[in-house]
Amino acid sequence: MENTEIASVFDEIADILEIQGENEFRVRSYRRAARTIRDHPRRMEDLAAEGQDFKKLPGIGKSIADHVAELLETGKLKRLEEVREGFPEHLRELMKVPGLGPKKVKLLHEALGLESLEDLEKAAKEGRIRGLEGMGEKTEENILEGLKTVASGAGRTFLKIASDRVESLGRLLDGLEAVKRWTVAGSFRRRKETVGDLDILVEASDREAATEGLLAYEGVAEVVQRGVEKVTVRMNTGLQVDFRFFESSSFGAASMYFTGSKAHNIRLRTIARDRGWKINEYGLFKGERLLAGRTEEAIYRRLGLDWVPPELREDRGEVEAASEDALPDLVGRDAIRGDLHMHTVETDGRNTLSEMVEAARKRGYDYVAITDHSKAVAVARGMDEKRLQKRADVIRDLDRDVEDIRVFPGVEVDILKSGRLDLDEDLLAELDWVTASVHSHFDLPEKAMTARVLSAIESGVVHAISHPTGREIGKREPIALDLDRVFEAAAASHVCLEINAYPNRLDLPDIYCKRAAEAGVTLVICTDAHSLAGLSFMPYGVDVARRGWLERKDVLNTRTLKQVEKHIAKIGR
DNA sequence: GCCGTTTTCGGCCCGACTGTTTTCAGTCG
Repeated sequence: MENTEIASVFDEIADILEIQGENEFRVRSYRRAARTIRDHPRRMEDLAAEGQDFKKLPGIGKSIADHVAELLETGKLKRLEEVREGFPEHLRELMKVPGLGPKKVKLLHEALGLESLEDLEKAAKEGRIRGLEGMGEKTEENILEGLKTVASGAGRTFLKIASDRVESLGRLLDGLEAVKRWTVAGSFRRRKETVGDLDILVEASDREAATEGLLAYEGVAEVVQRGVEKVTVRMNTGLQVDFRFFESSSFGAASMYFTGSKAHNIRLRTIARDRGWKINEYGLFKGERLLAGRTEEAIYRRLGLDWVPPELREDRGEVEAASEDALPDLVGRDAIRGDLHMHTVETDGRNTLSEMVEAARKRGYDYVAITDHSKAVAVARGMDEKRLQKRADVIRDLDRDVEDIRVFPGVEVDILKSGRLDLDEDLLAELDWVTASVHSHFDLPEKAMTARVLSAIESGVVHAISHPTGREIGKREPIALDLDRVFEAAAASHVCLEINAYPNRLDLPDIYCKRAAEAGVTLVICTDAHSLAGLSFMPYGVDVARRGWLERKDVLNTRTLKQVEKHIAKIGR
């Protein structure tokens, strides 16, 4: 059983208990445990096999540890069946409607017998909700609006899409006279792979004028709320944007507070509370007295912590590290010296070899690898041996002609269902950079899939494994892999694992990066560009690496050409 | 339900906005 499945069981229990009005702290415990398990880089199943104690995990005590064990052993959980008893199957879904929380859902269920989103819509349209305590006409309208939001599937937005929006909003904000300073906080600043909304902090000389300016932005579809401190709008894309106003004396506190994550903030507040202080979005306070607030650094310092890079603020050990002066020196965007995975018109790329190389050279890269597809990827017109050989010669010729950049002849070779590579290994051995990928038979069971990938790693002709889990965010689940064995084998064979920077892949995902590096794996961040524009995805790959605690030394393509060639030379039969 | 370098019991993060009230509960982040 996968961690996500276990986590969703606890989330369901939390939802049901919450609607039933159970003790909120108990509810919170289930949610915390769900999060711990969902974010854990190793499977509970594997920890159990090693005899590890779940109770050592944060937020997991005797009761939930027993639940996890029961789920792993039987695939079921009595506790879940108990709480489900007599509870309408779809009632939880009502909580997805913005504005509806557990209390209102409970009331709607008890007073009107609602059990599903369909029931809710009908009741709202028929005006049956307005009579209930604390609910009026406006509530009904909001519910109908909220139902549209739910139906539109306006879930999370890819970081890349959000970045484009921020860029556009930034131009507006920069042009508003009433805006003195602005910054984006939230999961966007933490560089999460997807964001739920945008949190933009604004220091304004005139809030009213600034608000008027913001609301004139062409992308605004709806003003959700408008107050003195906060303005919330929904964009025509469905993305929600919160603008919050702050004075410069509390701007640091605000950026800290709204960057989160929630779990990180709770840790900080707990530290403050233990010292008899209070921390909120306006600052760190001792009674009424402001101890710090203007900058994040000052607040962390007063709490006895080093400043924590936003990407690490997930309560995954960064608070402890910050208190021991042990935070990693994260790899920077400007540390990248080359890109080792890209396509050209030879297969499914949109630009020619020379166009891609020239664009890479302009980016200041010292080296690139050209890695078009192998024949198994028929839709991409993948290359057979003959074409690849010719192609490699063309690339070598270009490499001789072009200055300031080394061009490695390479290939993205498919790992076939059997684990064999899609091209002759003698030919592959002649190439400078071979990255191997799973592009088919995504549903093999774990044992077979792991053997398949291990076979590629141990082939002696492969330098890297591309997009190791194969997941596509919100679309395709990761393949079933024993990642620990993959890490171990990759480390032993000096085979790199890729962090694919494609905005909907971002694979290897952040939670596994740290563990891979600890296992001795060298990672390589690549764009998998299929066009000139695709080369610009690199920063999103670096974001993943940073969220995965990686330092410069952990990433191959931060190294000099010489060092990379030395690493490449380690692969060979 | 979890947690503990004052605690095995009694806490558990904090504030803004909305819609309903007429002083506040619910929701959200």
